[in-house]
Amino acid sequence: MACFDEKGFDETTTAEIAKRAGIAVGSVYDYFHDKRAILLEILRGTVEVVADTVVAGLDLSRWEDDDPRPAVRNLVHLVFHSRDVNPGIQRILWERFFKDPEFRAATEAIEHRVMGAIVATLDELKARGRLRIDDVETAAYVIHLSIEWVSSRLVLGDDPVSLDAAVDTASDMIERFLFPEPDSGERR
Amino acid sequence: MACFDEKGFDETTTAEIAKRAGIAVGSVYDYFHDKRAILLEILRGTVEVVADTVVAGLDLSRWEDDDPRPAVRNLVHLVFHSRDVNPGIQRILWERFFKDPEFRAATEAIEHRVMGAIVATLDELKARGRLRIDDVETAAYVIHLSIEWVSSRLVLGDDPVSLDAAVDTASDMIERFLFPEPDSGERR
Amino acid sequence: MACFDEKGFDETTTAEIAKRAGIAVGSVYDYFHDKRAILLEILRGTVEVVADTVVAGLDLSRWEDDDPRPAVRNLVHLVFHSRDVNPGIQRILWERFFKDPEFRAATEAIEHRVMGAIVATLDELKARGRLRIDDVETAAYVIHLSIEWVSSRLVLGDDPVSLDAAVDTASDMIERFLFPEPDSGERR
Amino acid sequence: MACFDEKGFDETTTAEIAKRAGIAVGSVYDYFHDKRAILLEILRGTVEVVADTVVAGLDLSRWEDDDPRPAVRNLVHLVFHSRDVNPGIQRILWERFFKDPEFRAATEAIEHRVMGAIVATLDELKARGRLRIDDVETAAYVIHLSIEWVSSRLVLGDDPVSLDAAVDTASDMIERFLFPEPDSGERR
DNA sequence: GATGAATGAGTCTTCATTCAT
DNA sequence: CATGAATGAAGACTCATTCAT
Repeated sequence: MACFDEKGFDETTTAEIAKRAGIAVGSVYDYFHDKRAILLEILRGTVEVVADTVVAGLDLSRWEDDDPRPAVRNLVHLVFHSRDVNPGIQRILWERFFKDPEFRAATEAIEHRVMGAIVATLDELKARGRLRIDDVETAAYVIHLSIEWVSSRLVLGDDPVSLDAAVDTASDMIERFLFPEPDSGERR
Repeated sequence: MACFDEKGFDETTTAEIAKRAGIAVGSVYDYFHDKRAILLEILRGTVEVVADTVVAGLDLSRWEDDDPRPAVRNLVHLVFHSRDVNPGIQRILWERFFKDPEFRAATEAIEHRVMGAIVATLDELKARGRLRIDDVETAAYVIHLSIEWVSSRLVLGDDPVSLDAAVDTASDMIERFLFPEPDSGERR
Repeated sequence: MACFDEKGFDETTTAEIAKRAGIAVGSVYDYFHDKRAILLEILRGTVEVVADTVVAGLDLSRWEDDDPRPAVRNLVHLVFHSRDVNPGIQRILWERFFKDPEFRAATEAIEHRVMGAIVATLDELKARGRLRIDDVETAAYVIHLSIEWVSSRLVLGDDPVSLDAAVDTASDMIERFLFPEPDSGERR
Repeated sequence: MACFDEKGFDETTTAEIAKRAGIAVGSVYDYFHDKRAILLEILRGTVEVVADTVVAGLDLSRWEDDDPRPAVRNLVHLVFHSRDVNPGIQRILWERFFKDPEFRAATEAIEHRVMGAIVATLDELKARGRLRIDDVETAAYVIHLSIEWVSSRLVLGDDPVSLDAAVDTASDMIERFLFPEPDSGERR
């Protein structure tokens, strides 16, 4: 993981991996069928961490009943910061995403888990009459991808935007999208 | 461009490029310093098309004064569909984006142009008191990236979400984020 | 043997052999010094079967005294069909024959046994005045190799020649070579 | 060819071939798609030489009309000695023959040419009433393989049989097989 | 005696780039 | 200005064999 994280996939040789692991090249192939298989395994683990974070954060019981807004804000905050671990691996994630179907499948499997959790939460909120949207599925998709990409760009790139400002802005966007306006009092 | 579009960057050899161009391999190097330079040039052109589309669409004079919402919707629609050209090239875009700084710089230069245009438009709308947001810069950033990624995923990936539904949903999200609620009448 | 027979020597790994044998790789090396040693042992056994068949068939006491021709025909038939067992192993035989001296020695040892038996039979027939040839040694050599190769090719290759026709033809050839013409009556 | 001839196919590395050819490894791949392709090309050439020899020797116009025996003897002699060129290559021939179908196909194509020539000659001789056999096709097959194998063994192996004796014996066998006995005079 | 994880030398093949013609 | 043959470094992967447990 360290190798890939630091240098990227194509730039890491199997020899380096073995050396860093303190084993022989052949032994690498005792544990993984392929160089690609190593990446796939790592990826699953890495993305899963992010996914777990989000799914846990979506637990409605932890949301204050009268105002879901702080929870949303908190969740966005969480996602943004969860991206900090192994940024190099996430870099590889996007590098391979559209290129390698098997790889995309692995990533999407986890994304689906996250989006499923989002949908469940939205459904529940909707049942409580707290939502102003209809197409919950697509909403979850758009929200998920937006957060995913903004946070990725901030962590992996060098865009001159502060993380906090982005969290605030993204949270605002999602809140206004999902929830009816409070009777009075404009935000911000 | 056809080579890269169809097979990807690493998967295309300079020999193929030369053959398809009807010239000799050596001649490729008369026009470009590098295989990478070819990509860079192509990318500038490709992304520019998308950028031009957006910038043109942001021309306020073409917006109806009393309700900016249809314009937003139209713009989102435009962006989503503009992604259809040379999808393979855009695939390479994301493949190299976090990997190659020079490459990212080229892409970001254009993104900045787009975001600048968004900011200008938002500033103007704000001056007219039509906006409910304060941090126009960050808003432009978040909106831009959201649309960018959702449309990329839909065009390049195989997510089971209809393009139209995504356009609708994304538009709703942006509108509610930017503009004060109309006095009455729920959307959708 | 099954491994080698089905896949060939180079194509079979020691790991496969061990697995198929239900033992550990290391244990293979307890019984054989080498991968090559396994092959050598198998080969000795396999070729021996063919050799035994021929040697038994050459037992003069089983030949009708007045006409050796049916016996020859029968013997050729036998050899041709004896090649059917473990064709993969025989394939390896020819694959290694000219390549590996130790291996060739093992094979030739058996061939010598067969050729010795042929020579003995011919000597006996000659003593009885039934043979028209002088150089019995070379005759045995040429006959043996001819039958060996024709039958190998038919069994291991895909030559469009019927086995029965080949047996007939080869038998005719050998008979006319060895035995004086019957006073009258042409064969075939 | 020198590399393969001296060391064998598997034992020769592409690096060695390149070095011996005085070019770079990559250049080898400019001329041949594969290591195997090199062998295939060489093989075709080598076997073709032998084939040409035989086909030329089978030209009936060069046969004395009244007695075909000397011609046969001469031909066998020719084949046996034609095997002397690049014995290493012929060694590889048998090593790959049953193993590599594409390879076998190439070899058999040439064998068919030879056997075709043999059949033509036999047909002609038969028309002239000089032959005692009926199944010309199978006869050609058996004769061809016999000579092929005996000569290969003598040249490539270390069998303790003199080449001249083998030529004599093989010639006798073929003659007696093909031609009616001369009225009087026993051979040898 | 059996095990099977570990070894690491060895090979083929690719391809961006150059430069003599 | 174009050509395209030549380059050769680089890298993924295999597998017979060993030996500590």
